[in-house]
Amino acid sequence: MPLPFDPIDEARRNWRSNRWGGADAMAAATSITRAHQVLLRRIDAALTPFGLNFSRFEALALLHFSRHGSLPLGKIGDRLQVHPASVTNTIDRLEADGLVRRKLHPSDRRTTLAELTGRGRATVERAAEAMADIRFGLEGMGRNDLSAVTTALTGLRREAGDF
Amino acid sequence: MPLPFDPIDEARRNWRSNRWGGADAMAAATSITRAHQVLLRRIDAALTPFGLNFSRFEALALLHFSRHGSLPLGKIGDRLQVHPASVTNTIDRLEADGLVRRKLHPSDRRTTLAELTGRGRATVERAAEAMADIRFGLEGMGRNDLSAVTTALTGLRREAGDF
DNA sequence: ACAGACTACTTGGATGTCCAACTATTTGGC
DNA sequence: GCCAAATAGTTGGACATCCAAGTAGTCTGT
Repeated sequence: MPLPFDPIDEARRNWRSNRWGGADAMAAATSITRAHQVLLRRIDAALTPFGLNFSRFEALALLHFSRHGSLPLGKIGDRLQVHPASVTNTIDRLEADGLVRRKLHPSDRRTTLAELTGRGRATVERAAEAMADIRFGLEGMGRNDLSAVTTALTGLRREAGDF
Repeated sequence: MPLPFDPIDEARRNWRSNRWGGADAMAAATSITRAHQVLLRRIDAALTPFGLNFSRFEALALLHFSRHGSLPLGKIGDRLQVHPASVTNTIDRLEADGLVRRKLHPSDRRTTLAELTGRGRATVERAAEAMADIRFGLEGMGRNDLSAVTTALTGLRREAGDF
């Protein structure tokens, strides 16, 4: 049941008529929030057949890109910008499904490596195809909009200290 | 510790060199995900002093904009695009804090109204100021980037059936 | 060589979101 | 009128995320 009007536009009008500041930032923030919600739902739905969610897929893809198919858990957290506890949880799940195995780091015994298994590698490749098929949930957006979003958000990510 | 490179750019390169499709969509989706994460953290931090999080703030703002300061829970869920169970939870919390009260709908006894209390109204007004002060976590983005994002995501929201 | 600071990961607890199932009420068709 | 279908909200369970605290191992300065 679509609303008969754009709820974010409506919110911006209300915001302004209340003399509240930052209406444009509000609209952008709300748009991002909503876009994220739509995206995540579509992506997770496409990954369900593989027993994955977006986080687990991202971790597998990262391992796939790495030279030896293995990375320290901490490095995974850095790259994906998630809390160490979340990495533990993600890898637990992947390990339970046999897509990844934990290994000791050869020289630093504090460090745990996550290593892709054969099944993990096969799974991530099929899942990546599925992601491409649904264009990561962004099928409704044209090439220009895609790059506009990516570009416009780069400044935010840099300013947040990502890189 | 910022990374010495843009992780999303890096991911796009890896994606392409693996001949995986949809690299641009991947970059946009990942950017949105990360932006959402940054945003939510900043917004929630700014709302903590008021005992609010973003969801609760949005609900209060919606009530504030409504004619009588009250709305059926279902309507709140429609507007904020969240599951009915989440609305129940959000309103529970606001009610426990005395910012909102539940009322029976005058003519439909299935329906519950959430109504802003005096404290709720005062709180949302102060919180809105705080949100404006941090520009909804988007301080790093210029006016042009803000409107670029909002515009580029409008198509996605429409296509997702929002309006 | 060793104490203290730091790093890597895990665990337990709190929160928030969704889904499925349930209760209560209203609406529509016959 | 009445029964089936639809609607509104709540509850319990599954999951994901974070934080704070704990354990184990490494590094640094003297």
